Amino acid sequence: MAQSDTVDRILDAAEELFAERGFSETSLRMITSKAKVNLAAVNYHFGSKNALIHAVFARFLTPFSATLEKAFDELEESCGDQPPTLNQTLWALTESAVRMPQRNEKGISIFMRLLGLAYTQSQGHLRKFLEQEYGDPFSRFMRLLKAATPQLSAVDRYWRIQFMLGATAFTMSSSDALRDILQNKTGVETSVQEIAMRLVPFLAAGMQAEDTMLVPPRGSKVSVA
Amino acid sequence: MAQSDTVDRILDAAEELFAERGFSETSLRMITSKAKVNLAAVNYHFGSKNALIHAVFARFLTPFSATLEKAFDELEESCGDQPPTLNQTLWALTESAVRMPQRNEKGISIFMRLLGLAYTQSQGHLRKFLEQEYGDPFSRFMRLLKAATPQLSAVDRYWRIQFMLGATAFTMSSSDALRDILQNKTGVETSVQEIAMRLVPFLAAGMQAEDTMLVPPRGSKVSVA
DNA sequence: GTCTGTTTTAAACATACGTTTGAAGCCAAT
DNA sequence: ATTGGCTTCAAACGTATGTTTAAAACAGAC
Repeated sequence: MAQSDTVDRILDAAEELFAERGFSETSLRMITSKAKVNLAAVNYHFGSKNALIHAVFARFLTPFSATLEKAFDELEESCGDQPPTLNQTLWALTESAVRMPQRNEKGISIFMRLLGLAYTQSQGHLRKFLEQEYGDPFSRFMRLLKAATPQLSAVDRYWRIQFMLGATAFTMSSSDALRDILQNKTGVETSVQEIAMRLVPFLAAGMQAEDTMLVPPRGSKVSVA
Repeated sequence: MAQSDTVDRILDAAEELFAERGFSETSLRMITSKAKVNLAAVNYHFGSKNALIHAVFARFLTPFSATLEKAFDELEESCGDQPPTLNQTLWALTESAVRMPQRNEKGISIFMRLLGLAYTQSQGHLRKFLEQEYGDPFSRFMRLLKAATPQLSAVDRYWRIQFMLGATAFTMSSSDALRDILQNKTGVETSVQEIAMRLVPFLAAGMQAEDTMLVPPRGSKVSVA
């Protein structure tokens, strides 16, 4: 090999270990020993551990955000002048994620877990990096959601979007463990695609829930402030 | 002070710091300096950092699980021989959480965030501890959910419960930050109680979503494996 | 006051971490 | 063959971590 593939080996090992154990729980020494490269290689090629984390995300997110923008383009065009529905918007996102070319069979689930960790773990530098680099497609997704749920008040929509993000990030962030539990219990295998197909209708139904259910059942001691 | 309140001061500081920064990102020195106690006090009173983490959870979870069991008792009794509805079950849980006596105004949101971290962060010892100590009320909640959603297949129910947990843990875990954002944007104040009142109908609607929505819209390339 | 068991303290310990260093290795161009 | 620019390597650096130690401080009982 004329030019070594050290960089890719580091990225592969880091991606997998970060997804398994989180960022601060994964040391550079674990990464370099899994990648079978010298410890100093990380700082030589990436500069720092934080920069390596950014690179792991960029390797997936850059092509993904391009795919997503294209999917939104097609969706909006096919809808003419009326806005895409909630279901269409959610599916456009889901399909873009599921159809991304993957390095291996664990591809999506690894990356979903990383995204979940990014949101959950309070890594300030990561959130800032993701916002700066990939804030645009996210804003566009939010705009589509707004147009698809005109019946919701701004406050309701705001909270329900948080609920959706939560269900998604949380489930994906622990999806490997959850899948294993389910398989042990019922023997059923579940792919990330199938999880996504179960998640979307759950989210869509939640987003469109009737407000009337907001009233607690009789005997409740909770009251609106 | 005859006998110092060192133990409680450590627990208070640890609880807040863990919630803010996660477990491995919080050092014993941060905790002891915030609590204004000697570094060795943690190992003296608790034995180890992991044992301190367990103690933080036990201080809240023990009274909470008692309250919850009582709420479930009352609910099942008031329902006679037919099982409680999904809404009733969710509200019983929500009210038990909201009505717990709190040490301060941040009480619930801190603890929700800790619960989220416990699930998300791959701390094996913690998951094992929580399962052993508080598995019973959790199983009971699951049983109630099962009785309240007989129309769902076991697999569907399993995943939808995960989605519910995710939306709840995630939202509650960052509810302080989210509340602030919303207030800055719209000037609207939101209490934890109000968030809960918006969350429950979202979850109930998601749980009861029609399976027919599982079919992707026309033109979709996603297929069930 | 003296003793006794508990709690607090400052200091040290061993280990692990991210990062840096300077020499060695390598490969293509001169 | 020699140069020059990347890349790899073993070793070390400085710092931070959880934990342990042994002495000091304290409180209540006699």
